[in-house]
Amino acid sequence: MTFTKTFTIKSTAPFNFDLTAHIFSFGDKQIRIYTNNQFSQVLNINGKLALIKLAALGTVDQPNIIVEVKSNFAIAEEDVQKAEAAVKFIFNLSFDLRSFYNEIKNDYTMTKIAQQLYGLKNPTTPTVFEALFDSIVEQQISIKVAHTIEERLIKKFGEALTLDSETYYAYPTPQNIACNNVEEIGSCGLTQRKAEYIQETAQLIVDGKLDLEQLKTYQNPEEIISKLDAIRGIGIWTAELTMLRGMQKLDALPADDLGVRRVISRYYRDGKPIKTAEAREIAKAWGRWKGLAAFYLIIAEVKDIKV
DNA sequence: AGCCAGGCTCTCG
DNA sequence: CGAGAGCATGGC
Repeated sequence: MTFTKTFTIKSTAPFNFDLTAHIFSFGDKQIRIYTNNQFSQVLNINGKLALIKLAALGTVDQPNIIVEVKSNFAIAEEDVQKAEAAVKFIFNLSFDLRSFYNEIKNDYTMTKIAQQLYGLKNPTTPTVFEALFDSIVEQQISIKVAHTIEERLIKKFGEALTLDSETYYAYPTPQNIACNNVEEIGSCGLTQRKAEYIQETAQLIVDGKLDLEQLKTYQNPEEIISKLDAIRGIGIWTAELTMLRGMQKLDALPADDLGVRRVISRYYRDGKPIKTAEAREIAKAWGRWKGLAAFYLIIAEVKDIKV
């Protein structure tokens, strides 16, 4: 028996759902995908797995999201609230992009790009662990290889949800990972080292020695970075990427990142290679939203936007 | 068919 | 401390 609930969420304007969700177009339909103007992903709602499907309603300047929740369990009012909170977090619906656009108004290039990407938000993972997990997998290897490995890990260790004879996978939790040995994790294509990093980090969380969701609430970004950096397998790059993708710390700039430096170089230095320090220097013009600005540049490059 | 990709740790001087 | 080797897979 399948249970379904449908409801609508209001978003702070502006918000372009289709533009934002487009980065999931090439996702795996059993994990997370955006197709036919609909985004879908499995979430853990109060301990029960549910598939959420999202679609845009209204306009960029009067945006609403229609949410459909499907589960094999009855969906209570508290589950609806939890799902709503999760959707708001994933797409940062409460964030007012106008404060970002206002902050960058003295940067001609960024303003031009922002005009063409009006309403774009930086999606966030439902849990910090997911962002950290992905970031560790992505260390040093290409995005394509990383995605292949991530899909294998999710399907091997994530819990499955079967609805209407279709199977979907939730992201693995620290509990799902910690109980496995390093060889088992490594068999998905990770190096021995990275399998250790992931297993050890998951173990820290299970043992109560690391609380990522609490770290998210820290106001001082430096404090979050130093706490994460102290963990084996996590450096500045991984910490900053995790903050941006999993904590909505939009001022976190992964300036060590090859892709970030390349795209900053394309739009600000005619493609001439730049170092981390120079990337951080250029990013000063983006104020409190350095990471979001970098995300705009990455999408601009994908869309081949010229300024 | 090599080369190299959205780094991190460990080990040396 | 700062630099350099080692990791080891999959895509192009």
